[in-house]
Order: sequence, then C-alpha cells, then structure tokens
Amino acid sequence: MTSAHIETSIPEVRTLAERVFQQLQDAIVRGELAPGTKITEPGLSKIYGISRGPLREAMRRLEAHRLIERVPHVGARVVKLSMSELLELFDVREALESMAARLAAEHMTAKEIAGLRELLAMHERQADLKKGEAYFQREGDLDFHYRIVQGSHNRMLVTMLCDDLYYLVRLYRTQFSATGSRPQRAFVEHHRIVDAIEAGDAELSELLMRRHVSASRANVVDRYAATLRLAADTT
Amino acid sequence: MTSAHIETSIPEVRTLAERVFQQLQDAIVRGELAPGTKITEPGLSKIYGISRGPLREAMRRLEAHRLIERVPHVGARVVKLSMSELLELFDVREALESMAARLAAEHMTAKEIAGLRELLAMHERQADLKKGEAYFQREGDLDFHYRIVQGSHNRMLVTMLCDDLYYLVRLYRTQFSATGSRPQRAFVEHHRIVDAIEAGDAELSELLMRRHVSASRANVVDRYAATLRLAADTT
DNA sequence: CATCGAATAATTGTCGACAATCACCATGAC
DNA sequence: GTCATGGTGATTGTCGACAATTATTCGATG
Repeated sequence: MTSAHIETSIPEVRTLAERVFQQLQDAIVRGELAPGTKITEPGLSKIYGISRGPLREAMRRLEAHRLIERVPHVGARVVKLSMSELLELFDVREALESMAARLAAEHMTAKEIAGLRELLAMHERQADLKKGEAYFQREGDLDFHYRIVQGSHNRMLVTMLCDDLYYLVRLYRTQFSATGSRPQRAFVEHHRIVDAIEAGDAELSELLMRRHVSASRANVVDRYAATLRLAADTT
Repeated sequence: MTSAHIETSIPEVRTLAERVFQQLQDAIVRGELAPGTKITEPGLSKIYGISRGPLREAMRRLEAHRLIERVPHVGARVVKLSMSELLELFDVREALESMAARLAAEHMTAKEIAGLRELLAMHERQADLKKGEAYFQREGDLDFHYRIVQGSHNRMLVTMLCDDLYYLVRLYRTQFSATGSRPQRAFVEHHRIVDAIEAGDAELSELLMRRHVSASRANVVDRYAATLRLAADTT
C-alpha cells in the first residue's frame, strides 16, 4: 500500500460495499457461486472479511440487477435461469439491441467504426487458428455487442444492456455451458451489421441486428430441443 | 397508488427498508422531493423515524432504479432528467413497448383484452366529460401501456418497464408538468393498437405501438422547441 | 411408523456509535 | 484582490450488538 508507484491499474474502488458488489457479481457470473446457491450474510461476511452492513448494500444492488433473489426474513439465492426466462431475455435483447444498432448507424463515429472493424479482424485471425471449431469466444462476441450498444450514444440503453442484461447473458452461458455453435454464420452476420452501420443505413442495421439476435435465440431453442430428445432416448 | 385499498393495519410491508423505499419512490415520482434535491441520510433518518441502516439499503435500491444519483463520500441527489435523457428514455420505450405489443398480440388472453376494451371505454366516458380539453389523465395513459406490457407475458419485460422505466416516465411528467397535449390522437391510436392485438396481428401491433411512442416523443420535442422559442421572444 | 408441536438454533432486520472522508470557511501570503 | 492552506463542521462509511422472525430438530402422541 505504501509503495511509491502510482496505482494506475485499477481505480481502487473507494468503498467496501462497491468492491464486494463487484466481487460477488464476478463470482456469480463466472459460476463460482453456482445458480441456486443459498447466500447467507454471516457466511459471506466471514469470507470477505467485512461486516454485514456493506454486504447487505451490495446484496441489494445484486438483487436489483437480478443476479440474486431475496425473500424477506428468509434469505437470498443466486438466480437460476429457466429456459423460459432465457427466451424472455432474448426477446428483450432483440428489442433493445436492434434499437441500439439503428442508433449506432446514426451516431457512431468513424473512430468507433474503425475499432469495430479491428475487432472483427481479430476474430478472423482467431478463426484461422482453430478452423472448423467453435472459434468464437463468448467474451469476444459480447465485446462486439458491447461496442454497438456503446455506439448508440444512448446512455440509458448502455446502462440497461451493458450494466444489467449482459451479466445475465454471461450467467446463462456459464450455467448452460453454452458453446456458441454457429460461429461462421454469426461471424458473417457481424460483418454485415458493421457494413450497414458504416453505410449509415439505420433501417438495415436494425433489421440485421434483429435477425442476428433472433437467429441466436432460435439456435438456443434448437439445441435445447436436441438435448431433450437425447435425454428421452437414453432413458 | 390510485385510491382506496384495504389498509391492512398491522404489517403493510414486512421490512422498514422496503417501506421507506416505496415512500421515497413515491415522494420522488410525485415531485414532493424536487429533482436535484440533496438527500442526506441523517435528515431522512429523522423524518422517517428509522435508523440509517435500512435507509441506506432503500437508497441503494433507488439508485439502481435511477431515481437518485449517488457519489461516494459526497451524497445523493434526486435525479434531474435533462431533455436529452428524456429523449433517450423515449427511444428505449419505443424499442421495449413495440416488442411488448408484438408479444401481447401473440399471448394476451381474451379476458385481458376485454379488460383493455373496458379501460378504453372508461377513457371515452371521461372524454365526454371534459370535451375539447386534454381529458387524458396521465395515469390513465400509463394504465393502458401497463396492461399491454403485462399482456406480453414476458416477466423480464414487465419488470423493466413497469418497475423501472414507468417510474421515470412519471417523474418526467411531474418535472416538466407535461399535460398530454394530443389527447384525441393518442386515444385513436390506443384503439387501433387494441384492434390489432385482438386480431392477433403481431406485426401490426408492433408497428402501431412503435408509431404511437414515436409520435409521443415527437410531440414532446415540438412542445419543448415551442417553449424555447417563447423564452427567446420574451427575453 | 407417521405426524404434529414446541423448544432451540440460526439467520435476517434494526439500531446506535465510531472512524474516515469531504465541503465549507477563515486566515494569511503573494 | 486572488489564491493557497489549514481548521472546523457535517456527512458518509463501517462496525458490532441486540431484537424479531424463521428454519430445524427433537420428542411426544395418535
């Protein structure tokens, strides 16, 4: 702590409640805290070495972000996304992200678009490495969507998607161990979306993003149905 | 919120934090706590007669709902919507509510649709009373949108709109003292939307709702521009 | 053996007090 | 006169303890 070097690496979160909130959020999204796990205040209090005050505030924030569910006088559990809730999430994403793409086509700067292209180029390079496989990193995919949303320059949209929904998306991906299984196609779709945005074609951007999310949803449904069939066969 | 409920005398809500959260939320939305007002914990603690613990938890929830803004070690203020943020809110509403209308056309039950029709009939009666004037109650308008969202049967959508955004909408209406100034037209649009939903026409429902929100947004912009011109003339 | 019920244990809800941080104001130097 | 600097006051952040509520366990009874 008393070292001379300047602490540029991390903003060194000021408050305990803030820090434990981020730690818990991370632990949940990464699956370290499994869905359905019961969270007890004394327990976490010991683990993180803080008192229950800041902890409760952090939990209140997690609750608002839908990462834990609380029942008064009973306790809190890590959320457990059902398939129906996952599909609901996709509908919301379709609505918000298509709007984001539309706004991005109208407001994104040349520099932001260049950054997007670079991101796609990087994905392409990764594709060369593990050809044929599901090269598409989940985080990489989310990076793409992140940037589009940011490009909308609509702070409310950014907050809703990046601060709320995308954590749920990541949670789902760990929970269902979802290995994106349509890499090439999604990759092409990403390219087309960027093309539309660069051309300033708001309508087309919106339409392509809507289809992109919708296709992703359909893919999830297909794979889920396949899983069910498989389970039925083996029994 | 609207009027008479059955006041269960004993525990209206179980926990203090929950109660003070609702009270504060109400006070902010109704304008009793003016936008920009600085909120101090000891102050509210005295007013509501509770300690700072539950109060802080309530404030954390208000923060997550974007009704107050907090800065670590500094304090909290009631949010003050700028015009640009209001327009952002409209874009988000357009995206989410058009999706809600689409889903409502697919999933709404006959009973729910009947309830909607009844609501419109009630509005029509009120229209007869104060003809020519802006008969359209704000709350009545929100009731309509509430029901559509509920009719989507998408819990995530319901939460986002009814629990989050609509409070901001109401806050805006008190802040800008927005007397809905396009009553008849909005009324007609409501009817058409219900028609489309009843016909099960998802595409049309979505389109009409999108236009409805968009028109509402354009109306706000117009009136704001008029206000600016007026201010420029009088100076 | 199953079921109901009461005592017990654990967890959540609430409170008041102390420490850390920040805003404001006054004093002084240039 | 303006700006820097220190002190003072208030507010926020954190903690431990107590009260209220719930879950559990153990025993008694049909």
